[in-house]
Formats: sequence, C-alpha cells, structure tokens
Amino acid sequence: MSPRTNKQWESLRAEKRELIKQTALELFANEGFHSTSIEMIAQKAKISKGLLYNYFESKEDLLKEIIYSASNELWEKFDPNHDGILTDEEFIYFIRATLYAIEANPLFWRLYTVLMLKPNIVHIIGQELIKASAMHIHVLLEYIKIKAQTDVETEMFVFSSMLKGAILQFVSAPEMVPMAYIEKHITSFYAFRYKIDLQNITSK
Amino acid sequence: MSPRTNKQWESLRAEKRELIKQTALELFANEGFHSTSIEMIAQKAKISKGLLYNYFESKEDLLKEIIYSASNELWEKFDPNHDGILTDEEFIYFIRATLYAIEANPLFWRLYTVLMLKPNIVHIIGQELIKASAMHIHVLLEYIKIKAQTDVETEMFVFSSMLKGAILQFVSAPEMVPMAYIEKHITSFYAFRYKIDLQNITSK
Amino acid sequence: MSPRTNKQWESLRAEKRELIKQTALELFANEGFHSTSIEMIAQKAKISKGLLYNYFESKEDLLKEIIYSASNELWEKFDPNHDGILTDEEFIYFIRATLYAIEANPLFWRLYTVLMLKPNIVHIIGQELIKASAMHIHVLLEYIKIKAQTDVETEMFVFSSMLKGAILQFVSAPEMVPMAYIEKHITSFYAFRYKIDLQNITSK
Amino acid sequence: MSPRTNKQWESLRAEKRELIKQTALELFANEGFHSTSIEMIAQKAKISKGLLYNYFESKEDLLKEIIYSASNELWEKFDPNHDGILTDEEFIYFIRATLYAIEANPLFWRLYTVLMLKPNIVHIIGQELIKASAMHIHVLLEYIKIKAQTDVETEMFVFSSMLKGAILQFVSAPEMVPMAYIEKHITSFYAFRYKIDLQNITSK
DNA sequence: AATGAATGAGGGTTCATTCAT
DNA sequence: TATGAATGAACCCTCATTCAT
Repeated sequence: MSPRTNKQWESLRAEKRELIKQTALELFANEGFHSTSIEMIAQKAKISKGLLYNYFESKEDLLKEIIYSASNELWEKFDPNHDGILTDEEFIYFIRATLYAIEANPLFWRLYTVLMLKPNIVHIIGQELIKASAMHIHVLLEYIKIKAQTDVETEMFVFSSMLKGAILQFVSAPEMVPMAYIEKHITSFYAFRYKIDLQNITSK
Repeated sequence: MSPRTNKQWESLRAEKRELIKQTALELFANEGFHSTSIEMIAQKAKISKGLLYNYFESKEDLLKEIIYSASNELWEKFDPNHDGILTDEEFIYFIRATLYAIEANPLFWRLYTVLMLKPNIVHIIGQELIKASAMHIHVLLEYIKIKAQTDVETEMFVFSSMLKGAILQFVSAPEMVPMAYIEKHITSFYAFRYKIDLQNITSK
Repeated sequence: MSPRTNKQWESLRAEKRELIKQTALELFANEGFHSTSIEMIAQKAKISKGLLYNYFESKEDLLKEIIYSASNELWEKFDPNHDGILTDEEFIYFIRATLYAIEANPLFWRLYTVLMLKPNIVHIIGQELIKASAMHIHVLLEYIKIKAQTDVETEMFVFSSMLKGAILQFVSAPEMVPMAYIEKHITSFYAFRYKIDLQNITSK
Repeated sequence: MSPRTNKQWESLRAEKRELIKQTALELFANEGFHSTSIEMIAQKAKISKGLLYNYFESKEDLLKEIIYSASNELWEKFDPNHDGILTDEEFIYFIRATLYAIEANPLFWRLYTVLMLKPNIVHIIGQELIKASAMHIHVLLEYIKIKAQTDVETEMFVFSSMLKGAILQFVSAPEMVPMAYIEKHITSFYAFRYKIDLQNITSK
C-alpha cells in the first residue's frame, strides 16, 4: 500500500534508529545518563523530541537498546564457544582482539563501566552483556590457568585485574592512555612471562 | 541566650556538617548524584531541606566538600613526601595501607570512580584528590621501577593497571571481591616476583 | 486507472467513513473523548492516522459528525411533525420506540449524556440533536398534559424526569438496568395511572 | 522547633488544601478532568504548579480527594443508620434534605455524574461515595415500598428514576431547572399520591 | 538555628496534525 | 488513496533553591 517498498522503509527506520542510538551514546557517555536530556539528544541528532519516542519507548528503553546492541555485537565478534585451550599465538591474538574491540567503541565502554558501578544495575541493563563479557574473558583465563608461574588463583587475579585496570584507564582518557600503549605492555609482559616470541606473531 | 560556649557551637555545627556529608555520600554512591534529591538527603539526615543550605551552598558544593574531605584525609594518612626508596617491607606495608584505606570507605571510592569517568571532571572535583592519589601511588611506582624484572615502563604499567583493576572490582562489589582477597593476591604476586619473604612482615 | 465507477468509490468512502465513526464512538464512549487518541481509533479501525484526516478535518470534527449522524437518525426515526394528540396506544408505542431507540445505540447515548453535562456544549455539538430530542419528547408531553391527574406542570415534570433518570441508569450500566426492565415499569406505571389496557397493545 | 505553632500551620495547610480542591472542582466540573490542566488550576488558585504537588500526589489524587471529601460530608450529613420507617413528615424532610444537599454543591454533583458514566469508574473514585449515596436513597425507598399505590417494584423504580432524572436536569443547568422548582414538583406529586398534607410540614 | 511552604525552570512524555512519498 | 515519519506544543511532574517565619 505504501509507495515505498518495505525494504526501503525498514532501512530508513533502521538508519534513524542507529543515528539516535549513536547520538545518545555519545551524550550518555560524556555527560551521564541523567544529565542528558531528551531535548539534547534530539537537537544533536537533528530530530524533534517527539520523534525519538517513535523509535524508543522511553529514555531508559533507549539506554537498554544501546546496551543490548553492544552485547549482541560482542557475541558476534567473539566466539564464546571456543573450546580447547588457546595456543600462544591465539592468546596474543585474543588479547589484541579484546583490546581493539574496546577501542572501537570507547564511548560505549565508558558508559558500561559507569553503569556497572551502580548497585543492582541488573534491573537496567540485564544480564546479557555481563554474560557476554564474562564468557569472553573466560577463554583467556583458561589459558592463563595452564601457564601459571605461581599459584593459579593469583595468576588469574592478576590478569583479570590488570585487564580491567588497563581498560579503566583507557575509557577514562583514551587520548592519554592509548590502546596501542596498553596492548604493547600487556603483550610484552606476558610474552616475557610465558616465553612467547612476539616476532613470530603477525601484528593485527 | 544560649549558655553554650562558642566552642560547643562550632563542635555541634561540625558534627551536623559531618552527618550531612556522610548521609549524602551514601546516597550519592548508592543512587547516583542526580538521582539523589536534597529532600532525600534531608530526610535521611533528619533535618530540613532549608538547614542543608545553611551548611552547604548548593548540591554541587556538597559533593565538592565530600571530595575535598576525602582528599584531605588521604593527604593526612599518607605522607606524600616520603623520600628515598621503600624497603621491601615498606612496600608491602604501603600496598596494604592503600588497600585498607579504600576498604575503609568503599562508598566514597565508588563515587570517586564514577566521577573520574566523567570528562572534564576537574570542573567538579578539582585537582586536589587527583594529585593526592597520584602522589601516593607514585611512591609505590618508584619502588617498582627499581625492582623491575623486565622493562621499567611495562613493570609500572602492570602494577598501576592491576591496582586500579583490583580496586574497581572491589568498589563494584565489595562483598564479592573482598579486600582481604585482593591484598592476598597482590602481595603474593609481588612477594614471589621480587623475592620478598612475607613471613617476616607483620600483618596489618 | 481504476475500473471502479464513481458510485462504487463513493460507496466505499461512505463505508469507511461509517467504520471510522463507529470505531470512534466506541472509544469515545468507553474511554472518554480526551482519553482516546487518534492513534487508537486508527488502529482499531485498521487504517492509518493520515487516512483518518482524509475523512474528517479534526478529532473534534469527527465527534461532531458522530453527533450529527445520530441527530439525523433521530429525525428520521421519529416524525417530529406528529400533529394532533397521541392515542393511548400511540403513547405506549412512542415510549417503547423511544426506549428502544436508546437501546439500539447505548454507546452513543452515554457519550451524549456526558457531553450534555459540559457547559456551553453548544460549541461542540451544536443545537441539532438537542432540538431533535426535545421535539421528540414534546410529543409525549403533549399527551401527558391532557391526561394529567394532578396539576399539569407537575405531571410533565415527573414524566420528563423519570424518563431521563431511567435512561441515565441504562446508559450507566445497561447490563444492570436492562431496557426491558425500564420499559416494563414505565408502561406499568402509566397504564395504571392513565387507565390504559396494555393487553390490547401489541408488544414491540 | 518551628516558629509557628503546629496548630497555625496545620490550619494554613488545610485552608490551602481546601482552596486547591475547590478550585480544581470548579474546573473539573466545568471543563472536564482531562481538559483541565494543572497550570489552569494553579493560576486560578494563584499558586505555582509545583506547590500543588506539595498538597496532592498527582492530578488523579486530587480528583480522588475531592470525591472522598464529598463522600465524607454526605455520610456526616445523613444518618445512614436511620432505622425504622420514615413518617410522612420525615419523608418530605428527607427529600428536601437530599435535594438541598445537591443544591449546596452543584459543581461536585455534575462532576460526580460524569464520572459515574465512565465504565469501571471504581478504579478512580472507589466505592465510598457510591455506598454513601445508595445508603441514603435506601431510606427513602423503604418508605416508598410501604406506601406503594401499585406494585412495589414499579413504585420504587419510578421514584428512583425520577429523582435521578431531576438531579440530572439540575446539574446540567441549575439556572434553568432550579432546585426549588424540582422540590416543589416532587413533593407535590408525592403529597397528592400518598395523601400527605404539606401545609403541616414546616418548610425548610 | 531551623522549618517547610513556595517557586519556576526544566524534565520525560503524549498526541493532534501535517506532509513527503 | 493511503501511509506513517515527523513535528512541536502542551501535558504532568520533579526538584534545587529561596524565604518568611
């Protein structure tokens, strides 16, 4: 009935949805969720306030959609069903992939970090992303476990904390702590510790 | 009219100020700054909204005061002018002191972490606390620099990140990642790495 | 392009108009005018919001059209030019016809009742329906006037009020106060009062 | 603690509450609930929008409070525990009292009538007022039952409908159908029907 | 010192209406 | 003819802040 084909339509809608989500993400990450008004999002996205509600049920729904999208991307990017233990090369690859996934969307990960600091955040962002993140780091930890130089728990704790701390620094100030810097040091550290020859591993 | 001396009055004022700050800290940390209303703080502190403005100029001023207090406490607790290099024992002590300072006020440090994730946060919390934190960790890093097993920059990066990551995990969920657990693993790791005998070091 | 004749088109348009009006009536009566959105009407009628404006100028215009239609129906159903006085039989018939006209469209009459309670409703619904209703009850009142057992004014007041009260009860809760019940009691009352033998009058 | 006594305060608050309720009642009754904005109420009552929420939780809560107040007044005015049957004199008194209670607050009763026409209104206004009204008319119906000239059910139906219809006319247009007019005809009708001598009954 | 009534700007949200397609 | 994306005014409500008492 409509003069436009369904395809065209859906595509237009999807694009606008994406525009709104991206705009909102920037503001949520930079100004904070509560400090960002619908008005601000609308202005930045150059749409009217009302239109936003044509795409999202509420401001909170918009936040959830942002989270869910990222969650899905993460699932798609990393195979959570990786079985078996990583080889040395795969380990380095996996670290790099992890870090550059973060780098690809620093705004989102800053937002995510802030949200994780809210008690009972589950009510807002659900479990999906948390699961996705955990599943992914699990693959790395399995490798660490095998290679542990000291007791396993400590080895895992150090890796886990270091990764989180590095990411925290990155999302706090990507320009001051660039991802390349982080990647270099983490791989150096583990290359030395686990006797991995980085020369043989193709850079990203 | 009042028989109270000036001293007593000032003391009472100081107590009430402290009460308001503590109450606000709990709410800011648990609910978020914007989700906490002056009304909520006043009710929890059992004072009137008006009185709060007798002690603090604005809601933002209250936040700043909370930050400043913590900053001062930090300066007092740790001697930032520690010169010379730490001994092995002092290093362990310093780590423990750092961690237990965090543990003593998890609400504050969660709030602080969230604030640090806001760009241009300087406008809100100023530089004091940042300087205090940096100065303090600097003492540890100087030690690390000396003991480095690999290249110095990596060694410092790993320590710095690990510490931040560990603290992040603690403030996110103190009951799931208790400080004692963190302390154990960090000290284990460095004791092994730097050949420090923990047996000889009196526990906190 | 279309092979349809003008007649067919007009007929289709009229049908769709009717569909929209009927759908809107249901919603206006059940949810209230202001609580019913154009969106709701369009969805229930399975058309688009835009199309509705192809048939009606505005939401208020739609309401007016609903009222006007009913007004016209009323004029058509009852001959307002009935001259001369009703016979006993005609009186009973007229009452029944009145009541069953109401029963045929309870939604409309509930809506109408609510609207009548708004001051200056004339601006919205105009005078037509009011005139039609008045004209119609006038025929009955003329009969009552003749048959009055007490003073005429009182007799007319009682009839007029009773009829309105009965209808009010019906539109408020048709399932609790069915029209058959109302009809039975009104006719009983007047049959007795005016010595009319209901046996001789064919039931509806 | 407060410089004003509690009594003064509560009194001021109660007065303002009453002002808001009365203002809102006028607007709700004249313009309709949904057509009345908080802004309108605030302007008419010469207060700020915000202040209204200091006295009522929401617009709907304000409506409920208006209904509840009227409900309570009704319970206080009429003794719902009247036992035994009314005397002729009491019957006339009761009718008059009923009608003049309506007359005392025509705005409220118009609002009430509109609300009663909404399906499932119970969710909004609760049962109290409905019970209060029913209990009150019940006393009159008990008397009617005894005095019935025809079959009891019809007699009660006629009275009940007539009363409701009369009130409906009054609330629709008090200036066109004044209460004195209504009272005169209802009492005339029943005085004649039940052989009551109105001369002996002191007028209101 | 202490209260809470009062303000009003600004928040999220809805919805009648328009218009490009 | 028919669609629904798009608009923006107006809605209800919240809240930091002020101020008379």
